[in-house]
Amino acid sequence: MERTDSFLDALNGVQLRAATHPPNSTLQILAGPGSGKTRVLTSRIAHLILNCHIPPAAICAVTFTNKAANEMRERLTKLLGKTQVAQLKMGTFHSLCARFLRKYSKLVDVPENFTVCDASESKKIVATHLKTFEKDLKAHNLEPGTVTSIISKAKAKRLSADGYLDDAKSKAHYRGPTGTESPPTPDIIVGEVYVLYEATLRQNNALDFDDLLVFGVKLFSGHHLTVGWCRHILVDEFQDTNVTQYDLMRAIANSVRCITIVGDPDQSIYGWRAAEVENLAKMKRDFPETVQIFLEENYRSTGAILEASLEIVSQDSKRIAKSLYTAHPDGIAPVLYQVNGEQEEASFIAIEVKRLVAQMGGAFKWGDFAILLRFNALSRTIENALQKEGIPCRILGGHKFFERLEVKDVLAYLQLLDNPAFVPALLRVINVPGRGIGEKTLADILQRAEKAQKSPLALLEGIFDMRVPDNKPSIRKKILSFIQAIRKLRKSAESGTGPSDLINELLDLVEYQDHLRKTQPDWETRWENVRELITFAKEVEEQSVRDNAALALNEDESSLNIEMSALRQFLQVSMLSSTGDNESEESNQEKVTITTCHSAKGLEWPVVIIPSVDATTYPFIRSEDEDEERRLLYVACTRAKSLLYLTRSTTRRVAGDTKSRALSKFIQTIMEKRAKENKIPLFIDHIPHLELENRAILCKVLERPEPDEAEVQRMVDAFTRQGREHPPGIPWTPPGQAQANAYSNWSYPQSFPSSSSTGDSTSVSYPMTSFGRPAIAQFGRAVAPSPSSFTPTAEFRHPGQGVSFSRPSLVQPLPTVTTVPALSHTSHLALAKPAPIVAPLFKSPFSSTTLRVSPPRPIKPPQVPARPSPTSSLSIARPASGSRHTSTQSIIPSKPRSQILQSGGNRLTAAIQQPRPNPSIKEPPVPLPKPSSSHSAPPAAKTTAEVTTPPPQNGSLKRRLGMGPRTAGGYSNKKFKPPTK
DNA sequence: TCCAGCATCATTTTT
DNA sequence: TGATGCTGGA
Ligand SMILES: Nc1ncnc2c1ncn2[C@@H]1O[C@H](COP(=O)(O)OP(=O)(O)OP(=O)(O)O)[C@@H](O)[C@H]1O
Repeated sequence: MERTDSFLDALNGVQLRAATHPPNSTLQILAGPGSGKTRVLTSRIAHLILNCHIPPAAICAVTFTNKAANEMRERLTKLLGKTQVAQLKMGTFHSLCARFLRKYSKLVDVPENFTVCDASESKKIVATHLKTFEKDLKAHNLEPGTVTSIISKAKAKRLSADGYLDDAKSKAHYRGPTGTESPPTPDIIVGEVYVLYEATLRQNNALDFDDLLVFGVKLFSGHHLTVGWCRHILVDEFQDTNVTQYDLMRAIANSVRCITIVGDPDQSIYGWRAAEVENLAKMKRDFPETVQIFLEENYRSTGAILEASLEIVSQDSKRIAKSLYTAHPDGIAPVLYQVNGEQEEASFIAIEVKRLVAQMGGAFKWGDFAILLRFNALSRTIENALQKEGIPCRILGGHKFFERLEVKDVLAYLQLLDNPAFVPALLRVINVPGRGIGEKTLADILQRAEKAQKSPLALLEGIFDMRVPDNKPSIRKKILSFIQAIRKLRKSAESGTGPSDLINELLDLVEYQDHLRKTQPDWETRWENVRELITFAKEVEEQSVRDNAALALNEDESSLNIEMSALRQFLQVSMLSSTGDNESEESNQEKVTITTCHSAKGLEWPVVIIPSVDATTYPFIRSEDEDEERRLLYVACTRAKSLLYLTRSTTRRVAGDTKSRALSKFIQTIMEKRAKENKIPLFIDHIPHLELENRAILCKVLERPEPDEAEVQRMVDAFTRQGREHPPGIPWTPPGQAQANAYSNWSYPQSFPSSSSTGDSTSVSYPMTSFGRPAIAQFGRAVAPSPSSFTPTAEFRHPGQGVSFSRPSLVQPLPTVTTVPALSHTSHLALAKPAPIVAPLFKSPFSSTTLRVSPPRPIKPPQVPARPSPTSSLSIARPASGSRHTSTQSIIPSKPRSQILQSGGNRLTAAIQQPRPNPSIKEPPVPLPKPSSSHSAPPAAKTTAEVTTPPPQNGSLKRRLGMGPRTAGGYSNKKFKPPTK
């Protein structure tokens, strides 16, 4: 390291060491979620360039998604400036390969105008070939989707079609007697289809997603000159790379052997796609000089969120224990909110989001919330609920927009211009708009083309030119307009017309709008999608002009600034990008994000909500790898900075009647474990109160200014006026206990009191706050409990299991009334003992030969000074998981009650452990802030309008997301037909 | 060739 | 519940 720059100042000791590790080496940075891996990677790139004077063009940075690449590019631009950043070889493995393959296509025998074949086209090709094996198929139940994914996995492992087939055959031989005519094994069929599929792709001059990598390896390992530029390669999310990607990395780093990877085995969630965590070990074997650095301080989440997350992932028996801790306060306990009914679950989410925004008095915006789903289809009810509450949302990830029928139609025309051999495109558009060409005619054409060894399009052009005889029922008349259109467009494209203008021309030529109007009931929306595609095309054109401008100054041999037609560039980007890749638009910051757990990887939000945490979803019922599912939930939970909610419905509706559904075992297990150990539950079962002190903590963790009290009041008033009530929550109870009676026997003092003793779990007869929840003290978790405050004495018999438990006798006697303001370090400083700083365990989690870097400095001053009190006095360092003696603190707030009540506005008292609620507390002693008289008679309409007005989702959003009124996941609704064709 | 209507099935994750 | 696939008639 030659000098320290400001961007290095933002790193802690270990991070700094990782970022400035000597460039001529191989380095693994292994660390848990939120430990700053991405930040380190970014800083390291800047360091390599600014301090080690490695030219940016000599650096290859690989990210997992385009979105991640864009974000990194943005951050680096601030440090390095546009010109430097533009020279970096940065992107996903796929996009990098695609760019290099364009440049060096000839070296690997690929025509430079190859088309990237998307997944659905791949599947169609596979399906066609599968049909050949129909007879055998019945026995084996092989579906196109399955076969496609097998082929994809084979490619990810660099197993060629011939190799696969040979393997399958030799295995079959092994099993069956030789020479007999035994039916082919499923493996052999897959192998045969694989061979045919490959042949088809080559014939069509197409590469599928996996081919980009396979051919990339071929290119880089066979032609060293193509990677001569590389002086350092950095790979993010390394735990989710597959064999082919590993080989790519090695090939690119071939001569220099300078590699930096970052990853976290606990976050490997793409095993289903043939990702290999093993690559970590493999790299150590291949590069024995590899140094490992571990980051163990989490900067993202509160202690409570981190603890619950670690508890989840620790259930994996094969996992190597690791240390991860945070200096943040414990904060508010994660919430497990269970309701009866999926609609109710969705509406709970919507209402709670609204409540939080109101109670935080503007410190939270819609953009601070993320709803993370196991699969896209779950978004439906939630979107509806959000819409009903007037909450704007956006759906992130996926390829939905480009899967729309109308978008695919247009793209197919363009693909055909660029690559006339690409049959899938021809098949899609030859009868769009309807030209009376059906299956029969088409089959005929294909067959003739096959015989003539020509592409079908070439054949059609031959017929058009009357160089080739027409068919019996003339096709020439039918294809007349089609060929004319294609030729016209081709001419335009050749003369340099950009994609957006080409699309416009195309729309005119084939009267596409008319076609939509005639064939689609929702043609208007679809037409808007087409317009949106034009906008997208324009953006791509402009972007590439900018890129070229930035690169023009520094022309070098290795530049990826290759001459690629704008059309080709546009098509490539369309195939490789997904929604929200480069959306830094302001408007999207103001929307609740809905996305899958998978696409949430690497991202973070102040508030994360994970719906459907039930037994059929986590682990997903059809998944093969339970541990991976658990990790997925872990990844999802660790996206949260300050608040985490898990929700689920106790029932689901299946074909009319309702069936009950259990809680996810990942959660059930740890809840039971905690109950047995008599520790504070990791999840609370009611909504947290956000009075003054909790707000302060949230703001501190998020490094935001605290909201103005008057504003809080105003927003809460407005919310209250809407009268939105949360659907009643069903408390979690240990097994063997009747739900409703749970708390008459089971006494977690901090638990939500039983709803009633009647046994009817749905009738909540508790004093309700305006928020529809009983007023309950939020138990503090912030103060590191000093072991001495924990006095395990009282024996407690668990009625369901007849097991004895020792229960901490915290607040005697039970039933208890507790008055504890939630988790404020600041308020407790006077009372709480200085928290013991527990050094993290420094067992090497990964390998004994590992270089271990000294324990992290636990404290870093916040970048935005939030409060005068230094973080140090607030921080707790503690070992990551378990082992913490928990006890509800018996600390009584130091402030007089009235003061607290005034300041927070919420009632802080009353957690009652009685079979029946005490009538005397039916009315909360201190009501929630009501529309106070001082504010009374405001232009109510206005205020309410501000919060309630459901800004009707505008078309643009829907379009971008590829949704109509209905949504992602599956195009429901008669109006929205799937883009099938 | 196209479309309406009926039967069936079953809810994954993505570059 | 809602989407997808198949069939038979125009
Ligand atoms: N030294 C630091 N000081 C303050 N904040 C930090 C520091 N390092 C990282 N952070 C913050 O912590 C958060 C997580 O960082 P980052 O996304 O880089 O972590 P990560 O290890 O990549 O996480 P994940 O594995 O979950 O993707 C970010 O908000 C980042 O700004």
